[in-house]
Amino acid sequence: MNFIEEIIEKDLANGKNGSKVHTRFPPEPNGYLHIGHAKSICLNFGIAKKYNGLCNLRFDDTNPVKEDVEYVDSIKEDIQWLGFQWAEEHYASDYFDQLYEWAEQLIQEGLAYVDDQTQEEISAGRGVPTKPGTESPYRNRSIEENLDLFRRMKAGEFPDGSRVLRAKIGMDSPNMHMRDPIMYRILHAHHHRTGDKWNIYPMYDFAHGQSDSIEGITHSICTLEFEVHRPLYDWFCEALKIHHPQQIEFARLNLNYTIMSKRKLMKLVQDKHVMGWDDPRMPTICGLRRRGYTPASVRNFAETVGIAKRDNIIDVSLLEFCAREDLNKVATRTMAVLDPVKLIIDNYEGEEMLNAVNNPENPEAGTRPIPFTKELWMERADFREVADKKFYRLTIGGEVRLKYAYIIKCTHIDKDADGNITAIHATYDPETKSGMPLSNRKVKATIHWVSAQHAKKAEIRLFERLFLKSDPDDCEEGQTFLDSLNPNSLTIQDGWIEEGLTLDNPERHYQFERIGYFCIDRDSTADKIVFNKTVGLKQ
RNA sequence: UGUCCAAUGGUGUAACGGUAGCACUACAGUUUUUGGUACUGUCUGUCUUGGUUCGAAUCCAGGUUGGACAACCA
Repeated sequence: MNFIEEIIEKDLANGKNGSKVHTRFPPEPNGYLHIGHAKSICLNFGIAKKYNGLCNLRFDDTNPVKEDVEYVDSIKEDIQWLGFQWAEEHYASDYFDQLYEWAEQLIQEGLAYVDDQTQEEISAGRGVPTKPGTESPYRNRSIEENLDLFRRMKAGEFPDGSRVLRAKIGMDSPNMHMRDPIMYRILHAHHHRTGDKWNIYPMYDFAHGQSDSIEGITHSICTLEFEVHRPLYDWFCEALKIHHPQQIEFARLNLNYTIMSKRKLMKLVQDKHVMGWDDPRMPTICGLRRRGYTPASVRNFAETVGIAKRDNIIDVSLLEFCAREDLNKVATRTMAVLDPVKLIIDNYEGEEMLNAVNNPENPEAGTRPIPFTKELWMERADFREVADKKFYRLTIGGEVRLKYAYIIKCTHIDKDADGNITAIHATYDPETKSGMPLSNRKVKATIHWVSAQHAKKAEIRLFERLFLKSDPDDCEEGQTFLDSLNPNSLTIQDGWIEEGLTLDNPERHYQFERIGYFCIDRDSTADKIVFNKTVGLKQ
C-alpha cells in the first residue's frame, strides 16, 4: 500500500467525503501521453477501482494556443487501450462560465483586481524567492473599476497582454505562487471547444482546483512540481467557499536513456528524428503499443515502480522485464531467421511436415505443421568456425539439434572469394527425429531454422535505445539532448519467416524463437509483413 | 543569506518504536528440444552527527546531499 492509499483509507475510515473516493486524470491536450502519464493513469483509475469509487477524465484545456483536438482523441484512445474507462468526460472549458462568475465574485469581495502592468513589470514586481515583491500601482482600484475593466476584458476590448486579473493575496509570501497570482489573461485565440466565445482564459491555478471541486473530486492527485501550488489551490477553494478536494503530490516517473518532456518529444517528432509520435522508440503510450507492449505489461510496470515522493530514475530494464513477463505468456512462438546463411542437409531428400508447438506456456495454443527440406536458412551467428569454450552451437564436426526436426552434424562449409561463408553443409541422423527415442540424445544446443523454399521474406525493424546517455538531458555546455541521440536506434533488414505466418492471423504478438518478441507493424502490406522487435529474449 | 519537499543495496519500493523484506539488475547453479520460461543460490543497503528510549530505518534537533519554486504554460 502506498502513502496515497494510506491517506485515502484514513479518510474512508473517518467518513470524510461521505466515505466516497472520486479521482480524475487531468491531461492537457497539447501532446501525446507517455509512460509517465501511464503511471498517473494507473494510479488514479486504480485507486478509484480499488476503493469502489469513480475516476473522471478531464482535459485541462485552458490554454487554446497550445491545445488541439488531435490530442484529445489520442489521449482517449491511449487511456482505453490501457484498459481504463472514465466515469465522466469533462473539459475545464466546460466550466468557463462558472469560473468567470467566481472571478467576479472575488472582485466583489475585494479579493481580485485588474492589473494594467506589462508582463515585465509584473515579473519584476513579483520579486525573488528570497525577497518580497512590490505591490502593483493598480492594486487598490475600486471594486467598480475592477468589475468594469474585467467585463471589458471579457468583451474583447483590450489587446492580448494589456491587462490581467490578479488575486489580491499579498506580495511577501516566500512562495512565489502566492504573490498576487494571475487568474485571467487576455487571449484572442480560437479554442478547440469554445471557439471564439472567450477573449480571456483562466490560468491553471484558477481552473484546476475549481474544476476538481465542481466534479466533486475527493483526492486530487498530481506530481511533485505542483506542491508549491497547493497553498493557492487551497486558497481559492476557501475564498470561494466551495467543496475542497485534497491535493496530494507524488514523484513523477523518470526512465533512464529516455526523455519524458512533452516539449522535447514534440521536437523529436517535428525534426523527424523519429517516424512520429507512435514511433516504436518513443516512450509514448502509442509508441509502446506500436512497439508491441501489451496493456497488461504497461500496467504491471506502473504497479511495480510504486508511488512515493522521492525523485526516482527507473531502469529501462524493468520496463523490458514487464514486457517479457507478459509476452512470454501470450506470444505465439514461431521460427524466423534474421541474419540467414544457407544450411544444406546433404543426405536428406524430399520434404516432410513436422509439428511445432505454438506456445509452451499455454498448451491450448496447440501446434502447427512446418515444412522440412534439404535446404534451410539458419542464423549466421549459430555457426562458428573457431569456437571458444563458451560457444555451444554449431561448429565443424559438431552436432546440434534443429528444433522440432533432427540432430545434424556439420561436415564442411562453402566460402566465397572474400572468405564469407556462403553455405554450411551437414548430415542428419534419421533416428533422431523429434519424438523418436534417439532424439533425446544430448547435444550442445538446439537451433531454429526455416525451410528455404517455403520461407517468406519479411521486413524486420530492430530498435535500440533512442539515447546513448543514461540521462540525455545531462549535456555539455552548448549541447542539447539531441546530441546524445543514438544514430543506430533503428535498423531495418529483411528476414525469413515461416510461410504460415500471415497477416490474417489474429495474433499480434509473436516470439521468434531464441531471438525475441516481435509484433506486426501497421506498415505491413499483403506483399510484405513488417515486424517490430519489442524486446529481445534474456540472454 | 528564502520557502517547501525528499533521503533504505546498482535501480525502485516495503517495514508506521521491536528479526531491514520484495521486485528488477548482475553473477552462479538445477530443469529444459528456445543460452527463453520456471526454480535455487550469491553479492551489495537504512546520508551524517547528536538526542529521546530497554530498544530507532522509524520520533526530535542540527548538518549534508538531491529536487521543486521567480511563464500572461500546465
